[in-house]
Amino acid sequence: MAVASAIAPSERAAMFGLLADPLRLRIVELLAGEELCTCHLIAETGAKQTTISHHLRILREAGAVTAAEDGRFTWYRLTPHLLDALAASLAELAEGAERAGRQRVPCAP
Amino acid sequence: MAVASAIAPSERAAMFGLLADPLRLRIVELLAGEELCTCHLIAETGAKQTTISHHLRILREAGAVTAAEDGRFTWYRLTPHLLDALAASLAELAEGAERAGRQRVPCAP
DNA sequence: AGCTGATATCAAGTCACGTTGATGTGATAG
DNA sequence: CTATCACATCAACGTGACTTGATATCAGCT
Repeated sequence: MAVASAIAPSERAAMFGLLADPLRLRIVELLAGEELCTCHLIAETGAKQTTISHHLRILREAGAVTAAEDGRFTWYRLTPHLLDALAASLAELAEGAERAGRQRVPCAP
Repeated sequence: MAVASAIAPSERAAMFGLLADPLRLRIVELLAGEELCTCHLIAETGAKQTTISHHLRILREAGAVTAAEDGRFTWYRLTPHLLDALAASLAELAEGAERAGRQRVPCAP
């Protein structure tokens, strides 16, 4: 059975939606490789603090990142689960696209 | 060198955006495996003809699908290129998330 | 205690996106 | 030739998303 279909289509779409925003994608990419605190993300993206905080909240609530508070700093780390699910979903689609049959199902019954 | 960074972040985000809509994702999934004409997509999604046509235009202009006109029917096929690029992009991110170091870069210089 | 710096939350404004009904365009059927 | 069907385009509407300035919270420093 297809692994991707374990999740509802709308939920999968929402997961892709997490990466559909340039700034959010940038944050995820920065977080892929090392743990960073908000100030780093602000510095490297040039975005306002409140904007970064907003997107981090979205990523946090979606389970894409985890936050660890340490004093006045909050360190964010990327969780692989969600990315893995998306990767599996895409792999299925790509595979399907490759072997897409050329035969056409009749149109009007 | 990272394959994903060959494309601008905003463009990559736009590619993910293609799959960020439930209906569009559904269309892509239906197209993964077999060539279909618009009427099939309308029938299987239950969406209005004009809505389907709109999303097909978006997918077409993004290069995610190709259209082949045959009489009054238009057959759509999924192209692997874009999905492959996204899969590669995700693979990088997922890998980065796995090996994300625990050491924290100093915050305030 | 008082101040400052790091973040999160709130409220508001703007704008892009998806949906839809009306309409146009070819192509096939009768 | 005319009617019908498949599909695309257009214009308009509504909703949701991103951004941002103001504000609240909380930790560490003096």
